Amino acid sequence: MSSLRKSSTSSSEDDAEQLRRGPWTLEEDSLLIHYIARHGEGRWNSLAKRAGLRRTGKSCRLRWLNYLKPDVKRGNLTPQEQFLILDLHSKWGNRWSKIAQHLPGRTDNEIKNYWRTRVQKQARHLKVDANSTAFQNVIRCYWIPRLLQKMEGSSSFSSMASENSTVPQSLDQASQHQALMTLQQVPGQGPGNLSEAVQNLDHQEQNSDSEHCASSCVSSSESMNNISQISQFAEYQTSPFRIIGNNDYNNTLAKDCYYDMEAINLASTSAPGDFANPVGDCHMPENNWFSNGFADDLWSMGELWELRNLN
DNA sequence: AAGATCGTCAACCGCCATTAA
DNA sequence: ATTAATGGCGGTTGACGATCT
Repeated sequence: MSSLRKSSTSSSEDDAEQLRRGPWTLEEDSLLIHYIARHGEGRWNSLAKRAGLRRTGKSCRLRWLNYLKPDVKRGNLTPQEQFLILDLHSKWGNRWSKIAQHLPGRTDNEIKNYWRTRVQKQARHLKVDANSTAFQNVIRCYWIPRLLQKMEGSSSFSSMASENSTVPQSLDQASQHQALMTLQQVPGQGPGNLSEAVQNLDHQEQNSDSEHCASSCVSSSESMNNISQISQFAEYQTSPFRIIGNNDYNNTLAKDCYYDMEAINLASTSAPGDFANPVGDCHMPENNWFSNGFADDLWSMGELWELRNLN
């Protein structure tokens, strides 16, 4: 391949010069697979030589762990997996390997790529730092509820969530608005029209669903003033709301989420889809703006916001 | 149709911790 | 106890296909 290097004088350098880099060929994959099938993993440098691969041990290890290993899962991440990534990243940060241990078949590399290409992309769209509290709140209060809704009907989720999740298992409109307020209040985080853009999104989502709810929905700004009691997805109403962690972020998150905990407790008797508030002027029908395909592409939100900012 | 731009992901790099000699 | 080799991890790059203009 093109990455073959030319020879030099010393033998060690000669070896190094012979090493291949770049994409793996089928033949190399086959050599590695068959060697490991016969002799197992480990001692990657010597493995590479004995297998007849002109690759570094590191390269072989990476190829095996990230691609060739039989239990490596391919394809798009499920909503459950996305949820776990968001959840665990909020606890552990960029500990990709640690996060990957909780997603069987997924590699740290894949999770890292997902975070950088999907999640950070949205932070860029919002012009906020992906690790900022403001953005974490958007994840927590906007995206996770959508993922949760996508996971409804998924039998595998409930056990998964109860075992691993430390984020709110249900979030509500008030929490989402809280996130927006945070975005608005964090100095130097994002443009001044950010929360307005998101509120526009709320409004447009409602409008786009006007056949179902135009007469019964209040505007998002009204909701922000009035909502003090909310309901959430029935499936998660009884789940405990746990916050675990000892870093600053988690302390902040816990503090912020206390608001949500009260809301969830208050809402425990509410019917699903009923977003009534004490004033009684915010009633969300079942086809509210959470649903209706909006969650089909979780990460379309950034683009939506961007479009709205252009208008 | 063609060039520019964007998004994805496999692979590499550098650093650090651990292990073996 | 020291040092070199190795493994593991997170950050980054670059190739390539898709989409846009």
